[in-house]
Amino acid sequence: MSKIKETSTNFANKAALSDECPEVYTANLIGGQWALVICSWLMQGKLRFGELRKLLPNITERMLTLQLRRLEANHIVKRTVYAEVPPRVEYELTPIGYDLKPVIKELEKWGEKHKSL
Amino acid sequence: MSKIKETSTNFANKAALSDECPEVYTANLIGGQWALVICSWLMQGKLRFGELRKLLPNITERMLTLQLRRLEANHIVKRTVYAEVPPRVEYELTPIGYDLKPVIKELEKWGEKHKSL
DNA sequence: TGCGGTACTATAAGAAATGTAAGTAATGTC
DNA sequence: GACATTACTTACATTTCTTATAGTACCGCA
Repeated sequence: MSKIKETSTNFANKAALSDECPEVYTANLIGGQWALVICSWLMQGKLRFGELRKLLPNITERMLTLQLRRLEANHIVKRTVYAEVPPRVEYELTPIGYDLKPVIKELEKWGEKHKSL
Repeated sequence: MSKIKETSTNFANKAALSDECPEVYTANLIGGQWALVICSWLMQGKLRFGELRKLLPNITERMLTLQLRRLEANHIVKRTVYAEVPPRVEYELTPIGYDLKPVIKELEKWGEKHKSL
């Protein structure tokens, strides 16, 4: 996750597909390494940065930050900062974020079925 | 798409998540740049290599091959080679591949809703 | 003999995602 | 004044994904 190069063929291809296919659009939004798990956890309610970090034992702080920022930029999660010391930041799904529930459910269902083959 | 390094932290993380979360497992299987679109097209019936290539104007033959092979390895598509000259190869979803239909539908629905925000 | 068509393969290079390690601010407590 | 706490940020390294380009085998046909 760094700046993307808006002149690359890769970028253009992704954009074109995203544009034409809503399913690819969605996949691109929730397709990071950790985005889906984060959303899954947040389905159950708001969580602090540190709580998320503990729930995802192997994630680095950098990745967690990046993914959360991306989700925030896409209006999937809401970030609330409390002006305290030490700082407290809470993450929560937005309404459209919660709407991912059936999506995740289907992914889950299929995954379980496929795994058992 | 090349060999993955099975000693990398990245690999370990992906494997662990895939293992624990069926939704991540699914996302990893259909999450390539082109996999989802390929599946979408194949939902409508079997297609030849060349037909797929024409349907996905910007894909390189290499990527198409790689993605198809990956989908094949995961039993999502079936590959049928006809011993003719010039060669003819047909790709078709397997039953579990067709089962992706509701998944794709949900991804699509959410994508459309989210896009219109 | 040379060309066209199909479905590839090989190799290299470029881009993007992820990981590693270290450091920051602010403040209350010891 | 040193230290712990929390949620980051920064710089850099590594890994993975995608693209680019050039080939290959096969056979029928001209």
